[in-house]
Amino acid sequence: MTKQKTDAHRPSTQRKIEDILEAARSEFFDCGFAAASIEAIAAKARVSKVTIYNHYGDKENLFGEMLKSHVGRIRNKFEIANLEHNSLYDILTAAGMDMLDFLTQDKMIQFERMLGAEVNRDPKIGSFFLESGPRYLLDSLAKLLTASIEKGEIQSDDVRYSAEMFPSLVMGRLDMMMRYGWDPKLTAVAKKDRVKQAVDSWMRIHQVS
Amino acid sequence: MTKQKTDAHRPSTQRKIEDILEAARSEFFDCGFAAASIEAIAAKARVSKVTIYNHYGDKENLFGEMLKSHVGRIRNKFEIANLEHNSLYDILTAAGMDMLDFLTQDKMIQFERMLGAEVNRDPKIGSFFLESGPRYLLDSLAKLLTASIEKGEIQSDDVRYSAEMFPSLVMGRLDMMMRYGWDPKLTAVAKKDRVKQAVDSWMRIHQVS
DNA sequence: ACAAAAATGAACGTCAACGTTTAATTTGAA
DNA sequence: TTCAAATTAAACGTTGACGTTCATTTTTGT
Repeated sequence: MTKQKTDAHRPSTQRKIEDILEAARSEFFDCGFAAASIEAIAAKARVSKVTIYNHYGDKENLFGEMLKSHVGRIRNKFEIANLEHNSLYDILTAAGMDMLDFLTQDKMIQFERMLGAEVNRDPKIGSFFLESGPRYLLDSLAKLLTASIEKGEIQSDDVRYSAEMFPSLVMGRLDMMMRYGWDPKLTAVAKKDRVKQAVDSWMRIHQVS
Repeated sequence: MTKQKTDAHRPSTQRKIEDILEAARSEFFDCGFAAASIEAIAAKARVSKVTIYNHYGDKENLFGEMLKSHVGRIRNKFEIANLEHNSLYDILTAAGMDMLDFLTQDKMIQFERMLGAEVNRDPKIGSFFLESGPRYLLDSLAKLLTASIEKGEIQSDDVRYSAEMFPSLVMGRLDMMMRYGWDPKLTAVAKKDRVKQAVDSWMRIHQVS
């Protein structure tokens, strides 16, 4: 009755597993969970449907594994430097650019379009993403801000809110508008301007008075 | 071949039409377009499936009509007062409270969860919503700010960006976190605090120096 | 009360997708 | 080269949903 453990040592198997995940990503992002078809994924990965079922069991599990592998990459994107070697201003500017670049990618917009819808089906999916992505970033940022406050560089009544404010200023309603199809046509210059605006505003709000 | 125009003058017909739209809203919000079932909608509205097909033709059209009626209500929610009788600070505070209340409703969160996913299926859905909702609000706000700048009360290099910044400060990443299942447990006091924080910050950024 | 319009339930055909089975083929480590 | 493990194509049973048809019943204006 139970499934045999597959032997994943073969190179072709390894490659197929990656192909399947990438095909699943593309199909799920395009169609959402319900409308995505396993057969289409198999075709995209140039793999037999049975191979997918052997590796991933069923549609739900395939979706979960796809999500896990995708979110893993997000998490590694945001490492916030420390204050030893850089000014707060420079750290925020660099982090803001990374954030803007990353979150305005087509792939990322598509990802958020799809993910929201799946939260109804399985709420755990949502908190899993929150923990591995935005929360992780917010915690790092809050730590950094606390250090900076102790050094007397800035002031804040509410570190948590101050940390949340930073991404808010950088992204604004941009991600929402893009999720609904708006194309902001962001050039490199426009991005730099936006981040500078955000950092300047944030610093102005938190300057020591 | 063509469908007979139905006689919508009957009271029961009128009521059924509303029931169907409400049931459709609930079902589409819960499941998304693909996974929603006409039969379930019929059951929820306590109406025969045939009645739905008589009034709305097919699933796509039903979805469109449901959307139209829902977005209509959103648009009416946001009216921004003028500067004649109120201070900018008070107008922003009132508008901020309205915004926060409206956008953190369960129904609204659910709406955004679902709508994003459907933009892939039909991009027009997205811009239709943008025009009737957020754009409308941003335009009103920009007009208000322009008037206030001319009176010398505030300063801004970029009115558009300043207008966008206000909802960003009020909502922050709140809507995103809620979309992924986080419950902020917002009390009335917490809401007022948040709005005050946002308005104060916004005014500080735009104060005449 | 009557007749036309509307709504109903039940059954139907069609289709697409899930997930399984099987027999034949390919792959790759020893 | 050999042989077990992995992969494949093809067919299958099943389920659920769209959208239709039709005979019957309910609603409602006059």
